[in-house]
Amino acid sequence: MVTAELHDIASARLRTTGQRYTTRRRALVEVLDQADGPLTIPQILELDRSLAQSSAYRNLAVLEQADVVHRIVTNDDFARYELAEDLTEHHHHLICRTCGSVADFTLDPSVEGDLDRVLADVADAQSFQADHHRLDLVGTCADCR
Amino acid sequence: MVTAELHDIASARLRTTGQRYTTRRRALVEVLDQADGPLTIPQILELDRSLAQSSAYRNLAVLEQADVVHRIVTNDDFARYELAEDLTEHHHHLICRTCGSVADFTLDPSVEGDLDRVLADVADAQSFQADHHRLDLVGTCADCR
DNA sequence: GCGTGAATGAGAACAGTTCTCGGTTCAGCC
DNA sequence: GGCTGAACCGAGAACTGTTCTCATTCACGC
Repeated sequence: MVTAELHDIASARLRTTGQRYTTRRRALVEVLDQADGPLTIPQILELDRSLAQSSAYRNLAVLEQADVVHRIVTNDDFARYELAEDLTEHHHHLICRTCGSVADFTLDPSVEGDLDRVLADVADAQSFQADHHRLDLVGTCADCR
Repeated sequence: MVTAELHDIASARLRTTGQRYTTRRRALVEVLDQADGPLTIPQILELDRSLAQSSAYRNLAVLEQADVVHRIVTNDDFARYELAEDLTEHHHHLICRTCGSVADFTLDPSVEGDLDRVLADVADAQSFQADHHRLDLVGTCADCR
């Protein structure tokens, strides 16, 4: 997605919840857009030194509520943030148990389709209203091997 | 798995790390064995009032290090604990975004096999040493619909 | 420019988790 | 059975990622 378009969508989604798309919030979206995986707050602050910690937490919460960003938590100490899937593409995570890093990967659409069908059956059987699935691969990243 | 056998294995695994399989640790394993999904510390303490919070945290950490229990974290406030997969069976989680509850479900072995093959390819391509995969279904549970 | 309400950032507060420490229990040895 | 030292226990303090507070600043409509 083109960055300008990304900002337009983010702006529109914030407006529908009565929020402004401010400089700081734009900066957060930009940092997340340039990353190739979910980032922790310390990583975000490191990448844009102009951001204050408390504001970063608050603004990421606002952006999450507007469905612009998505918060994920691993066994790592910090939560991680990434752009909402409909702003990027459906993907999964390679989670390193040694250093805690998280990288993205995608599956073949046909595999995703099969998976969705199977999971829909499971959800039906349990009267569970499924919103989305989450598939992670846990192990050791190339750097830590 | 028969409970007696479960305790034998737990005991053996703790011994290899120089730890004892004490009454409190046995109680934790028993509570987790009887649950039909991962439990939070408050839930565990509720189910066995004889357990002290600080000891529960410590002993669950010990049991995790001995690969007897497994710690998972969701977007909920509390971490959750379940028995290690090789003491139960390979399964996945239905995670309710409303109440935070987590229930188990299993997939057809053939689907699991397909998934494993696809994921093995992904891991190879990225020089990632995969240990296991994790597949969750996020949505709304029957009670919260 | 002015007024008003949202946004900001520094630091306090909060809460889940971990650590400390004095007392207790257990395994191994005699 | 009694001794001894190490492991374990529980209550509370400490720690730390996150959230909240509040005085100040900023953005937008007039």
